[in-house]
Amino acid sequence: MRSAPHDGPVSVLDRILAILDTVREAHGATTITRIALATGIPKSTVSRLVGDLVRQRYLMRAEDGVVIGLRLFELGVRASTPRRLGLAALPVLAELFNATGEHLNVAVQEGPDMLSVISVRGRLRPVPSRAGVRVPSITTALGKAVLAFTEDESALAGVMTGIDRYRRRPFERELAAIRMEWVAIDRCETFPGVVGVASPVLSPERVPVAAISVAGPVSDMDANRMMPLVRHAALALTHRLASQVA
Amino acid sequence: MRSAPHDGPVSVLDRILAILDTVREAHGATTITRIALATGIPKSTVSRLVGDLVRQRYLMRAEDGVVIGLRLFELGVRASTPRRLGLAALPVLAELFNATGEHLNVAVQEGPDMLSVISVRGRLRPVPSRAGVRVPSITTALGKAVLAFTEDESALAGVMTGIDRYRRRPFERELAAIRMEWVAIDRCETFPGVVGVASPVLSPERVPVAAISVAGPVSDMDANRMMPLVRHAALALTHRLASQVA
DNA sequence: GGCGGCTGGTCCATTCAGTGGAACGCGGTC
DNA sequence: GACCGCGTTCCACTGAATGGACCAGCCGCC
Repeated sequence: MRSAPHDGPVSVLDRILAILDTVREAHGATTITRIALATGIPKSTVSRLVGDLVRQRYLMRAEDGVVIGLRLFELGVRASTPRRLGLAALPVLAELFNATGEHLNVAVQEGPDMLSVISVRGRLRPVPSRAGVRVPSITTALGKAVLAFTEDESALAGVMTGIDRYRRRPFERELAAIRMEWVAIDRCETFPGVVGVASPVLSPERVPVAAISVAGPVSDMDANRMMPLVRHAALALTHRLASQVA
Repeated sequence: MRSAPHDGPVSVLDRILAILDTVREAHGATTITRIALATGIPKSTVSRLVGDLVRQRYLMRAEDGVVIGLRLFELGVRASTPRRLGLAALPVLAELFNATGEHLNVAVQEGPDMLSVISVRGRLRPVPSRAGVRVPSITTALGKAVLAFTEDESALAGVMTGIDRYRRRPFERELAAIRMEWVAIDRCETFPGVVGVASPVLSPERVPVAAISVAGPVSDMDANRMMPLVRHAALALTHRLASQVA
């Protein structure tokens, strides 16, 4: 029974998911009123649904509002892709960290972003990204490494719409160079003072399924020195994933 | 519109959560038919709800069925308790690992279980428990460490129902000893050949909010040697959490 | 090749789970 | 004391959700 016209979702499922996403995006606690505003769902409905989610431990009440609960933690650690990828990546990351001492990431494509599934802390402070955090595909080395090897034109076109018209050509030239060198660079495009170097991780069908990167301070990290190390790590991870499937 | 009487949940919210839990409990992929059997929800309803959850990336289709998707990974890493606890625990665990080289866990109470929120791999193979995994409170050192300092009679009574009548007294005596010594032991009660040593982590109100443990092979790990180390780690974590709140 | 069994998806007449404005209680501020 | 904002609860009403029936596809067996 939905009476007055509201802007938000109508189905119960969409409403629950919208509430969970709003709490996630809050980066800390949020209130019933704020969730209602953000989602367009009436306040009393939000109150009721949040009450149910708290009862089942999907959400939890804290001092200053509602936060993500333990049940979602239990579900999250069992997410298929991060689990498989993280497991395969552990020894590769250990070796890459020994060689570089810098901040490492393995990430997968998620819509217009790259989503980090596992990271290792290096020198950088504040940490630019860690597991569960999204970074834009078109500016990061991680994203460019995957885009360069993406053959699905519609997926490419979807990401390209975020690029200015006059920046299209240079971007396509950059992707072509990445395909030649097997390595992508982000020179302070995403995070000020941070340079990133990444290579793609491919499936047996030569489809990019992830990317692995090293990031460090631009004043101090030699991107050229990192390139062969990252390439090698990506290749190692590609092979580990292939034998995981078999 | 629910027509024929079914055993399963009736509300959309309960059904969605039942489906997610069934997929979590599958420890890999599961099928629409299996979810329907496990939840008591009609197959066509499961098919429809799973379709929606896949569209929103809460679930994902794999070769052999349905698995947990990336969205739940993104939500899970933002779960409030594991995040706070994990962050505070990192340096403490690093120090404890340096001193012991054994398998470490920090866990919180969740119903009748202890839920690991962060772990460090030591010598043990297979790994007895890791982040996101539940272990029974009444047999593990982690659980006993928390129960010994739990003053809420109803919470205690809820857990005690899992204990045989004639084992009640000895268990209560064990809890009393833990309160004297500030350390709990699990001598192969939970995992064969594995001994665990744990101490509680308290809130400023002296309420046990977590526990920290060391586990190793009974043939090789000296529980007595571990006791002061674990006590010290729990105290350090207790203090770190207290200053996190302030 | 035909058959049977199993799976997952789609349809739509039916119905009851879900609704949200209104009212309420509480706490904080002036 | 009045006002404001928050979160909760209620219940007459209704439209979102339903699930049995049917379908297509796949697999294994004779």
